[in-house]
Amino acid sequence: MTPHPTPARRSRRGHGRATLSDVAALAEVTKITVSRFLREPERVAEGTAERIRAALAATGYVPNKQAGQLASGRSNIVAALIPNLGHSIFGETVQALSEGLQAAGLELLLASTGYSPQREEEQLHTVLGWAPAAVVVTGRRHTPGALALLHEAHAAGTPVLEVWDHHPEHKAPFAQIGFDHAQVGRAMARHLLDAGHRRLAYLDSGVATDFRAHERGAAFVAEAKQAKAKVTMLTAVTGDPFDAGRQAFTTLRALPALPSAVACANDHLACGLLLEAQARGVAVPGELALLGFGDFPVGRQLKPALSTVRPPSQEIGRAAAQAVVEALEHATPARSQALPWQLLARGSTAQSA
Amino acid sequence: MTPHPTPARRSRRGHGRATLSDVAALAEVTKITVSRFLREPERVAEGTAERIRAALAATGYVPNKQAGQLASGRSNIVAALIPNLGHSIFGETVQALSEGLQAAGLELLLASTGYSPQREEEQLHTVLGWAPAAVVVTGRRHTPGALALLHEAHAAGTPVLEVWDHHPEHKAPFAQIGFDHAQVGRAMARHLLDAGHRRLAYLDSGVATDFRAHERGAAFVAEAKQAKAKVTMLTAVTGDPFDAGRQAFTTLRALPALPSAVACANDHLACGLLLEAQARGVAVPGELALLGFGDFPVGRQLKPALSTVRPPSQEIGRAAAQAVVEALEHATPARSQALPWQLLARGSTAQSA
DNA sequence: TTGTAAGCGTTATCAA
DNA sequence: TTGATAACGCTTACAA
Repeated sequence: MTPHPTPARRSRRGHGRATLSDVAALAEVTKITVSRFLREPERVAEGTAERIRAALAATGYVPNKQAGQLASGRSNIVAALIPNLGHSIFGETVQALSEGLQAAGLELLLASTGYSPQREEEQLHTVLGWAPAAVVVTGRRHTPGALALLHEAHAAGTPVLEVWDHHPEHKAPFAQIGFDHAQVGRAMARHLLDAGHRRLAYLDSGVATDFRAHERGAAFVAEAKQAKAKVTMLTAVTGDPFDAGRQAFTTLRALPALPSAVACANDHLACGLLLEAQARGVAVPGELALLGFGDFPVGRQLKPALSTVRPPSQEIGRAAAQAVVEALEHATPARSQALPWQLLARGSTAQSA
Repeated sequence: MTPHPTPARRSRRGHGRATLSDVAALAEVTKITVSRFLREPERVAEGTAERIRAALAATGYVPNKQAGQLASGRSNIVAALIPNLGHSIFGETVQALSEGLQAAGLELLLASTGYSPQREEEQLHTVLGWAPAAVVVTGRRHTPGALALLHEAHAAGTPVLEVWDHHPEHKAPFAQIGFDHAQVGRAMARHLLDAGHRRLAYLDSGVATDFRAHERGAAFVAEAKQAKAKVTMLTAVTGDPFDAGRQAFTTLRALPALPSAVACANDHLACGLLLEAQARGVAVPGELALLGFGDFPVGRQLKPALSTVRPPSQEIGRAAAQAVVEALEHATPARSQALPWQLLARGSTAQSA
């Protein structure tokens, strides 16, 4: 069966949608002219353009991107790997990222990793099959395999961004859009030390692979030790973080001496702890000062309001989108950016004296 | 320049990554054998398979999906259009959707619409270019253009799902995975009426295109009127919903008679209203009962705790993923599903008597 | 068990 | 200003 070019032809494989050839046949030009009209309309004569417009409308043509990107070797997909979209902080980042990319004609291929480096590697492998225009991953800790893939992508000229982290001494060539968690941890310790606390604790995330929480915790402990304060590192149980926070109160009680101030890996833990402490008759901040992380809306509503650190969730998404767009425009690697966070001192760490 | 098949060949267009041909050359087979090995390993002789495995590893081959999906005419992309990922309810839906799709080997192409039907149409047009395996949109209200695209996709056999809504009399052929907002609105009214309230108000969302909030509101008003109660419909100002809730208190005050109970389009509005009422010395629920929607974490922490409706955010995502997978498996349209919500009666609507 | 040929729908290149 | 031709990297159909 020789292929014949009549309009009515339909091969055994097509999926029924109008193609460039269909439009071209209707407009009585060849498909390359239609393709050209779509990308550089000014290079097509007005009469021709008019017929093409009509044909486009009549067929309801939607360009096939698989075909287009295969032929051009260019992709407009940006792949992003995020621990959990249900967490408001990441949701805000992704929302801002999505908006910034859309404005530049880029599309977002999203995968969640559930904080698992292993799943991150798998998802990375998966999304890389699209030869994405840029890759966005969360944090700077990856499996060796994932790292290899990222390096390969970077070497091939694909901008690679690590969001939600910005380590001053990071040696990987990827762009970091975020902030220094160690710095936050130190600031959290200092905030409590400055208020006169000498018995501190850090309630770490129960998620073993929440590296950023651990990093804040380690820096918190180091800073406290340097100030010669007593400091204990606790780890929350896994499961609902509110409940984990409540449970942590029991653990605190079991310590030789109750700390006078506890910093938490996130606001949910801190809220649980705060509510449980109050329920057990421990005054906050009088007997126990509490400091969270994340600035979740709930913290503001407690009595006392929860002191916390506001991370630049939205800003990270916005900056990442912008960095991708610039890198693509100038064909350079994306630029790193340290974004400001704020320590919000509220009631739960107010000085009693 | 005749193309020659030696391994070292690199055409003017390729992007440098290893292709099937490279792997095949290294394994001393043809590319179709490698392709076959990748999809049906058992159909390849063990010796050959071994050589192919080695070649795969040596080249770091990553299959090009644009090419694969173009050739096969099948897509593993599921496109989802969501109003705003920064809203926790949608974040949870997308997280669950993402997990469900990943488990089935599907990938998530995500676009946000910012509650704008116009942007939804644009994004729909964009993502449809990938000939996605399924399309997920939020709600059942769309522009005529978007509707035409959805119908076309449906007619072509692509499962189309409308999430976060389930209207019993919906005539479109798309699967609805969600719940009946009118039913929720009526239940909210009944909850307040049953507690003896006769002067009601509904504080609607300031987002003009949050159709689901309006629908709950309309049903709330209808139910109240049927019970011969006084009922007022208010609309929140745009901007931060907490503040909008606070401001709404002023509007309430300006009414001839202060309602004894107000239902809100979402918990943030309700929280703002609650806090402002208390600040102005109005007792909740004594003088003013308040009912929200969304079961945002913050509501549980207020004093009194906010009565609200818990929508099945996660369940919607999970069910949508499952519906997509089933529809794809059986090559049938996706099945609709009504998911249960709960009215959580807490302190803010507790009966005073 | 493996291979040949053709084609998916688009764009790059070069020619007219 | 338009077109012919050859890719892009893969899979389907069919043959050996």
